[in-house]
Amino acid sequence: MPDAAPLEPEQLTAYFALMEVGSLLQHAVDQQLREEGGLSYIQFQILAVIGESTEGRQRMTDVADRLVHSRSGLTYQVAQLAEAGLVAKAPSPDDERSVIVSLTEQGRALLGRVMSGHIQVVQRLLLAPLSSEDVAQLGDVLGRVRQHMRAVPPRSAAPRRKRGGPTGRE
Amino acid sequence: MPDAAPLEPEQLTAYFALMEVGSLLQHAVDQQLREEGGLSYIQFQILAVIGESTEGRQRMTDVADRLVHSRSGLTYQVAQLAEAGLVAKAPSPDDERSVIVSLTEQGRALLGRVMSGHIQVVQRLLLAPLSSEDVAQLGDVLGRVRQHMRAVPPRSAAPRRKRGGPTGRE
DNA sequence: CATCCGTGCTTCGAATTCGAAGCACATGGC
DNA sequence: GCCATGTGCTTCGAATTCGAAGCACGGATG
Repeated sequence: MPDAAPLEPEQLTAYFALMEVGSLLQHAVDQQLREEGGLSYIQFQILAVIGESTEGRQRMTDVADRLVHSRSGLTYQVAQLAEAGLVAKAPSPDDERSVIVSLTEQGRALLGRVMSGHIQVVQRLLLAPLSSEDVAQLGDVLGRVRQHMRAVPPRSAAPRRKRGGPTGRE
Repeated sequence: MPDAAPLEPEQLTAYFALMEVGSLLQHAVDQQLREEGGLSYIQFQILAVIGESTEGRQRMTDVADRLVHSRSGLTYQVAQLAEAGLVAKAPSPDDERSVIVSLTEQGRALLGRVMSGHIQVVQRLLLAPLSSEDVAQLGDVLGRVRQHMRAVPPRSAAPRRKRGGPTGRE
């Protein structure tokens, strides 16, 4: 286990700021969503992912892949949302194992009702102090990082890939 | 509650990328810390905050203020760390209400032992795809956002600006 | 069609989270 | 000194989290 060189001050600054801003923003958004819609951030994200899809319906797995969340946690939250009447679960006709989740009228209405406040929080906390160049740069840089993170294997085991890309990392 | 204009695509990109990168990085770091040191990310942060301080000791409140975490959660985690022998709690001589938390030898040793791997994860996932200009910009932009977020009141502290009201607080 | 493995989802238990309420000490006004 | 109010931390209950294990279906193989 070789020692790693300590991070440069700029690197530390960027790292800490990233984590702190992410946490603070998440807390703020979570609070707004709870107050205006009784939703947690995760629940909002689930509704948003389903709502975004052209059909207003998604498989559980597809939702999970879009969010940074465990599968079991998703099961739990979708159950909560279903109990609240915001989404409906139905078996997929194509694949009996799959569960298709779709927005109900209520779910779509609630999503619409909280969206505006959500955007306002993001505007007020994240975007307000930034120029449009700042925003563009931020999106560019973090977009690259995201792509990198999604591609890099979790540190020893390459993710189980469908055949086609043996990645040479074994 | 007026509608807010929807976000520009660049704004959405930046917002989503920020949240996703933060989440992914946190998960990755958490996993490394668990494997190499049996620590959660929060626990590591607590140790790091205490260790950073010149004296190697801090009041609970000061630690909480540096981290995005509830006080009760901090109590719980410090209790865990104390049970593991990594920190020690002692009443403050100045103020009987305060609790001073300090690193034990073990705590300092463990912090040193996992730090290298921690840095490596950050390097590999976050910093690897970035130039030093990128890093500097990221730190600059997010630093500004952080400052802004810490300064802006949580949304109820700056309540109604109804006409006639004593708005001297702004 | 019998079998085996991979995939999709759920269940389970243990750990962790939060806010609200509570306890103990500190500080200021009288 | 004595109370009111504020601050620092803990306790409490309820909700949420995760990974591991389990269940059920799909597709390939023979």
